Amino acid sequence: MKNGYARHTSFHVAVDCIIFGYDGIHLKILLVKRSFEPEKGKWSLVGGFLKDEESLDDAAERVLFELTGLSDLYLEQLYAYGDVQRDSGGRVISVAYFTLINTEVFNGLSSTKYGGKWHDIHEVPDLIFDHGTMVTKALRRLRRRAKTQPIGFELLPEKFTIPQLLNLYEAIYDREFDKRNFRKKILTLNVLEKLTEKDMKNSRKGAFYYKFNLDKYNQLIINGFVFDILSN
Amino acid sequence: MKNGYARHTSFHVAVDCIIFGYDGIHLKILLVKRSFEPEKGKWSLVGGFLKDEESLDDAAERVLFELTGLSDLYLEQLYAYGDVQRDSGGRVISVAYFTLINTEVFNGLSSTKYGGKWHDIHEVPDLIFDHGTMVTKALRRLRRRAKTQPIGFELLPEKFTIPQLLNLYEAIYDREFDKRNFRKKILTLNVLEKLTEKDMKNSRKGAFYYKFNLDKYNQLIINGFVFDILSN
DNA sequence: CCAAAAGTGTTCAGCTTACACCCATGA
DNA sequence: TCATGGGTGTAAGCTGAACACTTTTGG
Repeated sequence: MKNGYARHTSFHVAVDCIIFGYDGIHLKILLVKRSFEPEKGKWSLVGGFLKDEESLDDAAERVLFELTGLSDLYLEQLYAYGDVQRDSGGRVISVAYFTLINTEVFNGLSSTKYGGKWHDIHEVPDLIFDHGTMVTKALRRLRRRAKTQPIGFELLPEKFTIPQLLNLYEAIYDREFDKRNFRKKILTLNVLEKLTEKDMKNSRKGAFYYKFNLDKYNQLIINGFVFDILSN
Repeated sequence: MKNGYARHTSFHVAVDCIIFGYDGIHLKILLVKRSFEPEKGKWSLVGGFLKDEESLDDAAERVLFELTGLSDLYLEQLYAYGDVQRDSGGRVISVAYFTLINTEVFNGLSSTKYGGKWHDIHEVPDLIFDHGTMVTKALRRLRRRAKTQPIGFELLPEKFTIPQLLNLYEAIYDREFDKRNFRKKILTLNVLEKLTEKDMKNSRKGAFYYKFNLDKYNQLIINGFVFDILSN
């Protein structure tokens, strides 16, 4: 494509991804050791430079695919970072994205070939540049989303039990919820489908599996519905 | 600054600003007729290219200052747009910002020397590129913000009456609110300071002026408070 | 039969909503 | 004195929050 704006300065543009995962107990993020200078060897978000013929979203998808082999993940743009001195290797505009990886896939990835490592959200090491800021913002965004959208389901396997879902919400918000109120609230939403099968791994009695019914959810959204778990 | 990333592609980066204003009756946005090709003469958001030694925020501030002569405006980053074909003049990554201009200043600007023109939010003309999408997103963001932050005050003069504030909220949300409940809710927040002076312009009885008390507001924020006007 | 997690209902408080009349003033 | 917008209070319904015991089953 010819570019009529050639007299203006050009900039390197990158994407950085905050990858949230859930191992069934704790909320985690996936970090890598940076493989090139500057700051080589330090912990970093997964990132990469934008290429000619790809959109920002494409770039984020590509970067995620290169690291994890996964596509079709939940992917949401977080914020664009553009401070002049934010990257000590040169001027780079970075657009941060966040994504969610569910437990099953998560376990397959526990040791990724690219040196990715999962870190508990409470034990995030010092990160290069402004990546720490990005993580903080991503966590806030995740909490906001989980309040009003069924985003939490992205972090769970297709079939999950109510206690598992409760546990996930407790991990995301780092607090406890009353299980009776939680169950009541989530079930009144009418977006969960109870299966006949039980999970017998976590208790003697067993807990019924549920799955998320996207059709019902979309129906609610169309009718101007707000999905509001929480408060209690 | 030397740049160790030189082997990667560079891109033009721009900022575009959605400028909301309030004339005392309607919610408006400020648009300009584009002064260069392509799409010269069409309605457009105010924008400009990012320069070497400025951050994205700096660029947005500069663009706003160049158009309006104003600085220290409320300014919030909205979203980064990066589709390959979004700009027919060449590949440009655009970071959108939105800002709010209060009535008094607004009136001084009704006819800006740069050909800016205020458009009622209900009568936004076709805009170039993806600017229409940006406006839609900005309006959603404004509505979200106005719910939980005292952002609406940015659109009013320093002294304002409760009926004026009500009117503004009705303009933002494009619906009516019950004036008794609105007054009750806003006053229980304890962030408004009643003045002894009355506005006699809009009624015979006159309406008391209030002003926003930022100290009280900050105090509430620190204590984990959520500013929630609305619902009714 | 016991340990351990799953599952279930009710009550109270506070907030949201709906709603109608009097007040002050300038013309 | 009257027209106009400003200002006020209350009752009903709903939602959120707190809270304790029974059920199931494998070991």
